[in-house]
Amino acid sequence: MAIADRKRRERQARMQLILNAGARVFARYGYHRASMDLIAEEAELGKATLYYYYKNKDDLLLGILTEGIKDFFHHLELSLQTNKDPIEQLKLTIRESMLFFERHPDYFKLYMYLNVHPAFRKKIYRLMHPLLTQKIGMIKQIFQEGQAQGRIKDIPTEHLQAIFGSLVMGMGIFSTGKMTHEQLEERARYLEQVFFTGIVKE
Amino acid sequence: MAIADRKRRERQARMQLILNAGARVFARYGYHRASMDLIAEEAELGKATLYYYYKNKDDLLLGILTEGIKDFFHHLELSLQTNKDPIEQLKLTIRESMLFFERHPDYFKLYMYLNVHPAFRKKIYRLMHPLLTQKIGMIKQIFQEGQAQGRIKDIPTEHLQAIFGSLVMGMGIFSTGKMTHEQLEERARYLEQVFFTGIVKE
Amino acid sequence: MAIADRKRRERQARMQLILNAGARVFARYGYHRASMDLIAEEAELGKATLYYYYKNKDDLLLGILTEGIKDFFHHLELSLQTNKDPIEQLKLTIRESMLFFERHPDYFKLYMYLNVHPAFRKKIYRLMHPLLTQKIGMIKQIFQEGQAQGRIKDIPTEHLQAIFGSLVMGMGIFSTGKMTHEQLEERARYLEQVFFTGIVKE
Amino acid sequence: MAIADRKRRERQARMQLILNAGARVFARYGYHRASMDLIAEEAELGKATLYYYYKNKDDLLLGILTEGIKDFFHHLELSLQTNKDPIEQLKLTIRESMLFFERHPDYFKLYMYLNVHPAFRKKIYRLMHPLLTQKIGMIKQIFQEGQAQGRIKDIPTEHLQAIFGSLVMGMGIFSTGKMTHEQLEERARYLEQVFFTGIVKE
DNA sequence: GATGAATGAGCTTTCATTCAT
DNA sequence: CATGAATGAAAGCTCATTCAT
Repeated sequence: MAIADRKRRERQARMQLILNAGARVFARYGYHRASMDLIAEEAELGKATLYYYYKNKDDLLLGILTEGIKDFFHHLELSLQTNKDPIEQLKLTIRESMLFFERHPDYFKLYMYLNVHPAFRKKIYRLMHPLLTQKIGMIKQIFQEGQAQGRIKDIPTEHLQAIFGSLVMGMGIFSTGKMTHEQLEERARYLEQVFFTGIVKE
Repeated sequence: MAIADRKRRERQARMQLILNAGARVFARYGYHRASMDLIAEEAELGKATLYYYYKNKDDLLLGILTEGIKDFFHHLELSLQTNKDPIEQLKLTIRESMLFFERHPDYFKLYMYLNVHPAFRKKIYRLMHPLLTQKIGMIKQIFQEGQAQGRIKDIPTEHLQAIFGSLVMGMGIFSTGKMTHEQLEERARYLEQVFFTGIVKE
Repeated sequence: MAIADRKRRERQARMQLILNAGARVFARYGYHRASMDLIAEEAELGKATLYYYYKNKDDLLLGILTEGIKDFFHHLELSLQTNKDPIEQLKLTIRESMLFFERHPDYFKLYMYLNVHPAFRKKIYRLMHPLLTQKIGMIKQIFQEGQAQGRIKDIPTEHLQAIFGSLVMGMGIFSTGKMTHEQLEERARYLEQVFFTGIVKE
Repeated sequence: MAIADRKRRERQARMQLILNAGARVFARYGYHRASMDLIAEEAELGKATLYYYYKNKDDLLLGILTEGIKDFFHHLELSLQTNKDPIEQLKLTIRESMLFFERHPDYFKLYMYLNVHPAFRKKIYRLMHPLLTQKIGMIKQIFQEGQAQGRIKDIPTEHLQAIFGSLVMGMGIFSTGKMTHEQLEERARYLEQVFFTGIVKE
């Protein structure tokens, strides 16, 4: 079955090629101005070829988004395995989030763009929430573990999560890709400091 | 000059009417699916009339956004005059932000939609940054005052502001308009607690 | 309200103009090869203008078909008022049908084309059957009247109608628009003869 | 030459397989929505394989139509050999036609679809008329024989044929495949009665 | 022989914008 | 002032056909 294998690999490679081209074009022009023509040109493929691999424009975009989310959680999970202390794990989560925004400033934009777009909200939630909720549960457990150890204040976890999420996602809004890695690291440190001990002296 | 005055007032009223109709339609359909036809219909005006008051679709949209920002800062300034303590003023800012999201869940969506949209970013910054920087400077002063009083940690203000901004804007991402006013208040209290004293015990 | 009246008349005229252009193009190229571009060109209008008056291609086609049916029954009803004898009325129906095929060889083609096209069948039936059944009932009454007078054989009316309909519609299949009016008249006479007294001697 | 024979038989079988799949898909979706992809899938063959056996889509369709016509005349000829009386032969023709519509409701649809389709008309006539005229001549002879025997009225045969054809084809228009065999038989009997002796009493 | 992959050409539809009245 | 009517330009998508393997 060597042939079938090669075929499958080639198919995967093509899809990845299209995904990357798509990501670039979507990021550059935004969803609506990113025409399939432009993506095809960027991928150096015929337009119809895109449709051979992806059912339609939305499908392609969802492929890109899913890919990004998977990438993020993949890195995060690897990272979380290096340290089991809940406080440290939250720091790692912040760090990984910001690194992700650095690596893929575009993915966040697209996610927001669509999350905000009424017509897509439903579709996105349907397709990505299964993925998200599973992973988010992971973070919930970290908070619970921290509270169980008596090291994190007894704030209801749904609020904790929403606040943590806002903070992390909120950073994405301002991530223009114009910061150096050092500036990012510095901001991440301050962010940790604020989140863990607040801004008020004493 | 009574006639000219009335004319101006009527013109203002018409523009406001269009602005409101536009806001509703943009929020309901997103920028691209919100056609000028739909907005005209919602405003109960002829389509060409929109063009009489606004140069083009983008111009109308920017009108809506500017209007929202103004509304926000108007409320915020009123609020900040009631208490001169910097910590309290930050709390008021958080409170007002969340109230704004409650009042206008749509404005935030639109802002994100466009902030994320490469083609608009420049235009938005050009038109709204004068407005924004002035007002944001106000918040910077609050942080500086707090640090001068020795009550806020000596975190560089640009980071403080970015973190504060992220937190506040981040809440907007999750403001679906589905929360009750009480839930919102509760979340705001926890948010203050976290921002001022952190999540870590002791 | 003279202005509103004129507007309405102009609108009607435009729609008629498009309808006629559409009918010509549909007839010349068939439904699928008749592109909206071609129709627009034939109507000497911008393509988007067609969409200003008709929701979509199907809508335009249905307009054409409905128009044809109405035209047919309009002539038929006028004709039937000239003679109340059932046998004569059937003859008039045959005559009018064939004249209709002569006047509009295209309408029949289109009707068949779509009637035969699975995707349209439902839509056509939904939109045109109300119109058709009402009119067909008229013909049923003629048969019943003829039977009541003891001049038409007691064949169940549903079969009578189906046979009569087949015969009439069947003529449409062969109406290529290549016959002269005289040939048509001649064929109509023979058709009546066959339908009323059969082909068998004695 | 056994090998060549087997090859030819296998080729025939493959072509038949494709023809059947095509007929099903064409009938289900109509000509234009019946894509080669769908037909290939229905035939459980690769799409390119279809092109190995048929030059193009039209060629395949003509294959299907020709096949149907052949099938019809094959049955008809067998039937006509059982009785040499012209009147009876006409009855047999009606009977066989209706049975054909019952067996292959799809073939008629396709035939009409294309007969009506200007682009195909020429091609169809060129390819199928040789077949048709030969067979239609057969029916002409029956009428002439009937007239020679003094049993059929002296209506010019071209009109007789057109009327007979209209009647028979017209039944096809209404053959939705929803009638039971019994209802069909009943209608056939009434049809004969009308065609031979008319609907008028006395 | 058989086929998956690729694509050019073409289609319907949408919509911001203009303009004559 | 107000607007209905008109449209150019562009987008998403489909599909018959070809070709390298």
